Amino acid sequence: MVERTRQPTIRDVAERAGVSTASVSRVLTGVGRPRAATAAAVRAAAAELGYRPSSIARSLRTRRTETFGLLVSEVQNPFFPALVDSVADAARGLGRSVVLGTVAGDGLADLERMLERSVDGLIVAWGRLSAVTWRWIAEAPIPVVVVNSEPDGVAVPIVVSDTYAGTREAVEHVIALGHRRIGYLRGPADSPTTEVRLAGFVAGCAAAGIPREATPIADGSAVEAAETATRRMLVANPTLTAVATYNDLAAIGAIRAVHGLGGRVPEDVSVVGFDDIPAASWVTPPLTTVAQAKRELGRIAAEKAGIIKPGRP
Amino acid sequence: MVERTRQPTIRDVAERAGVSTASVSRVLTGVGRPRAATAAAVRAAAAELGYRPSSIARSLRTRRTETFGLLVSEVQNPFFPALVDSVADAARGLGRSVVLGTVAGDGLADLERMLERSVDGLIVAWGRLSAVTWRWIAEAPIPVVVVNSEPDGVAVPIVVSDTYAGTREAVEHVIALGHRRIGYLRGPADSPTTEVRLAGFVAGCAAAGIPREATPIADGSAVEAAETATRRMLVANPTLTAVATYNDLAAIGAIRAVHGLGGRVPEDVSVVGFDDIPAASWVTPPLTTVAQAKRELGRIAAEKAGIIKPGRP
DNA sequence: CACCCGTCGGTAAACGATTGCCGGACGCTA
DNA sequence: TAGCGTCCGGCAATCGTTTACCGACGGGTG
Repeated sequence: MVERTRQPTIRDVAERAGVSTASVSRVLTGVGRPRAATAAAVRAAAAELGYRPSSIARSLRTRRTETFGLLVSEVQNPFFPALVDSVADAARGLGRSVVLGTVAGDGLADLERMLERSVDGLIVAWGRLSAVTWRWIAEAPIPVVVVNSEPDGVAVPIVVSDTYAGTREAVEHVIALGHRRIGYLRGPADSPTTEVRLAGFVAGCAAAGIPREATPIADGSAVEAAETATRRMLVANPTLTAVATYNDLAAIGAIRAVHGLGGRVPEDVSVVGFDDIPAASWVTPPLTTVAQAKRELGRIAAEKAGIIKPGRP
Repeated sequence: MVERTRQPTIRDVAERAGVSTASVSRVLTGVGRPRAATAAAVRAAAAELGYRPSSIARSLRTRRTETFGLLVSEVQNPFFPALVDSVADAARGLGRSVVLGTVAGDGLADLERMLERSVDGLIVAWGRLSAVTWRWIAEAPIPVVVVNSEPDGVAVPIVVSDTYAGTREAVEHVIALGHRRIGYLRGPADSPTTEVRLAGFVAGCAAAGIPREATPIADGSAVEAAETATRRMLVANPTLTAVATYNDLAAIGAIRAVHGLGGRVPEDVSVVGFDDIPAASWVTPPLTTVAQAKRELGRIAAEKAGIIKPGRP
């Protein structure tokens, strides 16, 4: 093994190839029309030295990093792997890199960090954005795309799945199966789509002429909370034959509650979720759920964030 | 809103504070002992201008990026969210950033990309590393840590959970419950720990004096494949009372197989997994599993990769 | 033969920070 | 008052690229 104390620079390559650094740069970046002999010499020298251009220096000069940031709040949430994956894939497709960040508190510090890291664009995927955060995003000097959150009256590009239509579709599916007494598990109060999804549920029921009193609503989106809430709801409303939920995790909790009360799914109570996390197909019985197009979300967000504005190094 | 056509640089701050750029740098990075008045002036000017130092320029000069790369193969695998999360958290704790990459093919191109992005260290978390890849890693000019893979005869720092002991522990748990006829679902042939885990299973059975013919072994680690394999195994060996598996996904498949054959878990057949993915607690019945300390893995890897060698910009 | 034009490639100036070196100012002592 | 040490802070080089600008060269045309 060669002891390599210093990585070769463009100057080393230039010297070895007997040309100027400008030529090396031109050959390697494909700008201009170098003579075949020059190009060959440069390429050979670069290969022999194992030259790797410094993206740092390049970025300083070009004021572009070919990188964007992805800020997520809960990697543990089963919703995110697909998003992260699709964003990373899209990035690769665009020849860019992804800087991953997790969020603490209101996230402003993390946003600042990202900006300081000189990303070209930013994808933000966490709910619970505060007004201050929204304003920060609206005024950021780089393109910011928000995934799965609705803005707070400011002009910010967002990519969301249509949770209203999705939830409505889910409840209509249940109604089509003949159910007329359907409980709903509402999501967390601070999630931006909780009310939207609830509205989808209510609209679906109303369109089918189901009276409000036949559709009790309880709170619970985490597995445990959903289980407790469903148990209470079923005890208080023994005539319920179906439960729709804010998301798949809540649906899993609901199933556990039915089992806990000695009932069967779907014979005694149908459960329908929303999100389509992978685990949805592992539980017994497999969960009926309405898919969100996560890969699409990630791809679209990545492309939106990939639009290049004059940035900063 | 102020129209800001150009981000302020250290020169702008210096000018506004009436000092040199050197002083601004010293105040902001905390090097040296500036006079209180100078420090105050600099800070005020920086705040007024909304100055954000360019990490690019800084990195070019200091030859350090305070960033490390995380290369994963399957974000979709339930194992990874915890890893990603813990690495990101550890990074935040160390004041560093994480560049996330996904892997295609043998990953060499992705490794090169990372190197070019000038990360200070690299965490690699994917199985199926080829010999070439291992060699690349061993010779990399930055610290590389491999998570959950065993090296191919080259000297590379790795962080692994003790899958041998873990699997053995799992099977001993089942034996302690009184089972003497236990099937095992082996992992994929190209996973580096498949044989290690199998060895743990075999050793556990041998230590309890269980004959080899009472412990049939089949292949299957994905949910579907595991389900099929378990069904075959149970049909061929009707006296089996327990199934141990390579990982939790396989265990979920095994449970489905038992249900599919009209049996109950754990009354008719016990199933024990290994990995402790979140979904393990959502299935019915909750899966018995042996935890891998994923957060620890991520933290340790991050710290190892955080060791700074003379890098390159 | 003189002139012009196109092509290629070299020179050198950025990009925005950090930091070694050095000089000035100030305070203390003799 | 002179001499000396300390502490601050400015000057300018440096990190490794890209690229604007310009000169040299060669071939084609009048």
